[in-house]
Amino acid sequence: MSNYRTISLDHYATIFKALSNPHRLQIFNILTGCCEPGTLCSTDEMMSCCVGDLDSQLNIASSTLSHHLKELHHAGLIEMQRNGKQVLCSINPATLAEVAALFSSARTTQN
Amino acid sequence: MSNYRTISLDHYATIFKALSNPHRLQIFNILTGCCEPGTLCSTDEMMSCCVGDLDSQLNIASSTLSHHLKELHHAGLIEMQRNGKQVLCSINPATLAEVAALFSSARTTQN
DNA sequence: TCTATAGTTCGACATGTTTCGAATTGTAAT
DNA sequence: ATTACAATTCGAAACATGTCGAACTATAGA
Repeated sequence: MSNYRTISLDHYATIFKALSNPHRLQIFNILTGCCEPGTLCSTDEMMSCCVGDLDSQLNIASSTLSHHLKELHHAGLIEMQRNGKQVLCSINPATLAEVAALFSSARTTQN
Repeated sequence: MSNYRTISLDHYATIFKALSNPHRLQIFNILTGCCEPGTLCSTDEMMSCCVGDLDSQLNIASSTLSHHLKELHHAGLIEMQRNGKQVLCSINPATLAEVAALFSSARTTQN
């Protein structure tokens, strides 16, 4: 956690807040495993990440899912893109790398 | 985020929740910069991490600080140890490494 | 033992979050 | 146009969180 000041702590707090909810973390988790980061799954592939697919894995009302996706998007963790009737979701690799860098720099401080 | 299932998602959600509050993240930040991880600052060194030192940097009531420290501790992010009248705080390096591993494994999924 | 210092616990209040169902918007196909 | 499907927005209810001041506990020193 040494070069954290390039980005404000509040920014990181926003990211952690987005990941602090079990349902949102589950969405994030599904998304990291679903697509090549930075790409959107096309629907004709085995794994797709449209909102409906998430819905079927998450035992919550679709309005609740929509709310959580908005939070993840506002935190910069995911990207969303309409494709016909569906909206495809994917991880934003830049934010992922940002957080990874935060913690790996903290870890190098050890030893 | 590939080998996440060794520890439950809820466990990570708890950690992220602890870090999602700006004051708690600030405490965590101070602590990562203060002491060698896994050690407690002794009071005769330049940088100490007793509750009072945090208090003087954080513009919140000491009861609020106490509450936040408890949350960080329950999430496994910090350790606390009484030393006379003071309580010394330090980062728990194991949890830090756990989260670092989570994100660095997610990052290797890229490219 | 009395006093001062360091932290914590408690109760209360204001604010924020999660969740749902109903209504709405956007898109494609009939 | 009408219908069907996919997803979002809205309003309300239940619940959780952050904050404070006051009261309390713990330790050390006079």
